[in-house]
Amino acid sequence: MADPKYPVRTVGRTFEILEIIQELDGAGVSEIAARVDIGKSAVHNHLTTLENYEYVDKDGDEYHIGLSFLGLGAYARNRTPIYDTAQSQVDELADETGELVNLLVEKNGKGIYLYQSKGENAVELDTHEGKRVRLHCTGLGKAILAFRSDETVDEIIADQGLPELTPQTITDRDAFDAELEEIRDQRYAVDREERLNGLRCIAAPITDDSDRSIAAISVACPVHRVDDDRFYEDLPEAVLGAANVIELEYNYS
Amino acid sequence: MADPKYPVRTVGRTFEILEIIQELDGAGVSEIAARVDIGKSAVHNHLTTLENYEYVDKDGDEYHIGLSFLGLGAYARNRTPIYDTAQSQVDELADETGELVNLLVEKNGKGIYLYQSKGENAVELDTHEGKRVRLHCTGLGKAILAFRSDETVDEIIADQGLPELTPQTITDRDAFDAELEEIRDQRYAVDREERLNGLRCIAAPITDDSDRSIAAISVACPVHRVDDDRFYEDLPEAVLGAANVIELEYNYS
DNA sequence: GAATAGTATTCAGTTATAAAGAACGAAGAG
DNA sequence: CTCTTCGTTCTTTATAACTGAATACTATTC
Repeated sequence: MADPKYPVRTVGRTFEILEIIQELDGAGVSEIAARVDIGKSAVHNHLTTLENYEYVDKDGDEYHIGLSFLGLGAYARNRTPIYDTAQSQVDELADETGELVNLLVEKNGKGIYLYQSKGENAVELDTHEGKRVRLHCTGLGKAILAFRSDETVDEIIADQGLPELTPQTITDRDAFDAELEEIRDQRYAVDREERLNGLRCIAAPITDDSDRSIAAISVACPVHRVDDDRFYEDLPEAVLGAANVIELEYNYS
Repeated sequence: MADPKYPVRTVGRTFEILEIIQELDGAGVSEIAARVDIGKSAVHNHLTTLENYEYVDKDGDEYHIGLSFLGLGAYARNRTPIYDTAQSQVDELADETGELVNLLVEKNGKGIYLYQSKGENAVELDTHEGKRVRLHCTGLGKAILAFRSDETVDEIIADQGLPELTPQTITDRDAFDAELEEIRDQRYAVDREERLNGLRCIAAPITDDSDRSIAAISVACPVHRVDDDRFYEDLPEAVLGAANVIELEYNYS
């Protein structure tokens, strides 16, 4: 995390280029060179090298992210202890509710979607596996923070702040602490359009045997389709049930 | 594919290091330096830079592949056109059969597992999403090759050969061509322990509207548990059914 | 069909930088 | 307590990455 004493600039540039390609959904040499601080011949050299290693695909004059990253990504995910036990439960919950179900873990103060399963009526969202999100504005993130030490929460908020993403985002520190307290009480978190207008979620933490969160699981659904009864009654029960099964399997087997 | 005229060596080294970390399932500086042709201080510089960009995690003195790759990997997978339509069918087939179901695509003459779904009794294997395999020794690979032009098959075999992985692997070119012919006839391929002893599969190609394969789907099961009746009667039907649904959705919607 | 305006590539020169290698510090084994 | 072993720091140097201009494509427009 701390700045490296002797950074290898080329490594940084390589990943900058890759992230630009992803962001632009495919890009050419000049397009990339305009965004990264090196000339286009240098960018060209990077890209042909990456292509040689099969980490990017060349399609005409456009370069794209290669499937080789799936190997590294899936490997990293499989190494994450909770993934193995949680996956089938996430699938089942998606089946049961018909909605979009997410599994999130925390890394360096941010959330990373580890797995996602789409029920029959699942909303189409900007989230995808591997995506990073701020913790304070999602049900998942709040559920995770509620079951971490006060010091950890302090650190993360000091680092990340409480930026407003929608009018409903909690941006006040005291209000946020009260929210975490409530989540600890009821053992699940509610996201009332705090990250995205029109979207709300019910999320539950998955904790280890000392009640520290290691992940969170959520059901996300559009405000207009799912009424309050179902949202506030049925979903919490379903989500808590799934979280519980995962915890049991994870901690006692 | 052709060697780059002006390669950026550092890019290659970076991915060599990452692949070593993956292979060793986590590694320290000296361990990596021993395998890559640079000194340990240089390796150290690489690793701290990668850590800074969150592409590796440091755990004590061991470095591990970071979850950030999941973002790139999942993105690349989502960009693959067949993935979206095939995923739910793969899941369903896994549910139905209780076995391990795989989806493979071809890239540069090799196969890449795009998606995998575990049924209730699924075998535990060395395959995982993103893994590369040779095409000639799996049902999936043979199904894909059977629905490509002769020239393409020639090129790929010239490039990759027909190396023997088990006593059952087809290593003779003429026998391989006959096998492809048979697959074209019955529209599914059988892997009789050709890649891994004790494992056999039924695989069907997924073709576009001009009957060129774009992927293949398979059910894999252990020889000792699944008897011939089920293997040669029930499974082909199930796999062909799933492939058919995917083709319909993919080509006509 | 020529001209033009975008691209991607190539290439030689320059300079920034990645790597070597030795030294230091910390941690663990015998 | 000494002897390894490993990670980290630091300087020096050779190298390899980048610049910037030239060239080669390719598509579009007149």
